[in-house]
Amino acid sequence: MTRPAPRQRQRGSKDLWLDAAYEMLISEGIEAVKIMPLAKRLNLTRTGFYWFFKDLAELHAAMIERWQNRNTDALVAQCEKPADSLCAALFHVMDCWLDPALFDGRLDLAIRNWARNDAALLARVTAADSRRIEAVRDLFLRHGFAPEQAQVRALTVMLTQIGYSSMDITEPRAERLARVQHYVELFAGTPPTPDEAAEFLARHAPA
Amino acid sequence: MTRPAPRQRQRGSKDLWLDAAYEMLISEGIEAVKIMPLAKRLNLTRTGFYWFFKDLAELHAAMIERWQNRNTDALVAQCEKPADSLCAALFHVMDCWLDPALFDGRLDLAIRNWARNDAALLARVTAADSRRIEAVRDLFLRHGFAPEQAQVRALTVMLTQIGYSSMDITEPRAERLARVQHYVELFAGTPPTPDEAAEFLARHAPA
DNA sequence: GCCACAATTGACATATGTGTCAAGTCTTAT
DNA sequence: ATAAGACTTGACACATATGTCAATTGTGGC
Repeated sequence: MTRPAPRQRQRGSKDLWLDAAYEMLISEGIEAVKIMPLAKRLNLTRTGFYWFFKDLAELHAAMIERWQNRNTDALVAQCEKPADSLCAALFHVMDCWLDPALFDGRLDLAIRNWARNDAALLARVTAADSRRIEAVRDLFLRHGFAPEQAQVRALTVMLTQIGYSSMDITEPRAERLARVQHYVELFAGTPPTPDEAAEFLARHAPA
Repeated sequence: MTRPAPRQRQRGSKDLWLDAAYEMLISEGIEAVKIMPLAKRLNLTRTGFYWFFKDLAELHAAMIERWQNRNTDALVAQCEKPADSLCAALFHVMDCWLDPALFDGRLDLAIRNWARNDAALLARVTAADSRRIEAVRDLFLRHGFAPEQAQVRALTVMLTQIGYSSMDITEPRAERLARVQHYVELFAGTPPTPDEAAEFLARHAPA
């Protein structure tokens, strides 16, 4: 057994601190991610932090690393899923609205706000935005839209998603589920067929 | 003359501090609105602050007061402007995108982020959001949309606006101006007439 | 049983922020 | 010229944050 079982003694861990930092980031913003409050919440001594991280900056870097290519990759993948029609394709994108595993809106918003006063992070966010918009735009292009309309529609889809997080809209799941069809109709310019809508609804039926 | 001219001696003033606080809020968030940095920026002594404000909380209150009923009132007014067609009405709403006097997106975003950890402010922001969405929804209703579509379209218009600020999109003015027509087409479901587009463009022609 | 090492701890040094107060300095009205 | 009032200032007391370090405490391997 080269891998010894974790010792009881160990109370902290890199992941423990990271998880707490994430909760803080999401609920109160990066400004609230401080070592002392984190330690208090974890019931650990503040200085234990330094065993796992060199300093605050290293914690921050680890947080960005974890966000990077998570929301973005999933979204791009949804855009590229094969689909028989524009509405079906858009429903794939809408999946991101409903499945936190595909897209964590609160995390995305928190990172975005953080980037507002961190130039290096801003560059990464901007790059991620470009990838996302491009993926959605290509989806519209594949379905016959003119470049200008494809661009505007892609932007609107992304903007709506960001706006949702930013406005902190928390309608009941059933209501949001029902509303998605209307969003698809708006973005596509034509309503989805009943079959397409049913397929979407079935994907998100309670397990 | 009951109103004496301002004295030379006076270097600070309530408005001076408030303006600086606003700049800070917009560029770095409420967390950065602190008395010491403000004083440094103003080249004033930190303690002078207390002559004009009881404490930080009072400054915060004054800032909220100033935001309140500024962005929201202007937006609602634009929605209620008489218009001959849906597209013309939407162009009125789009005016807010282009005229900072009507709607300050950066301020709105900063207030929104601030509200994320201030329950009292959150209530005011939520109330403002409701007024705004209602105004846009009524616009769509007046032009014959079904309630569900009117609601979704109103939400999308607002969400797009919020998202724009949040994503910090800074396309050249000419490009944005051109793009607005495509947004109107998307939101309305039909393209605007050349006349309508021309009228909008004329409104925003360089003075 | 005891050693080595992983992990924790408390004390120290330092920075930045808030808020109070008594003393000082201009400016204007008399 | 001088007193009143408007505004500014520096010193003090305190709170919260970061980061370093030497000393200590458990745990598993021998």
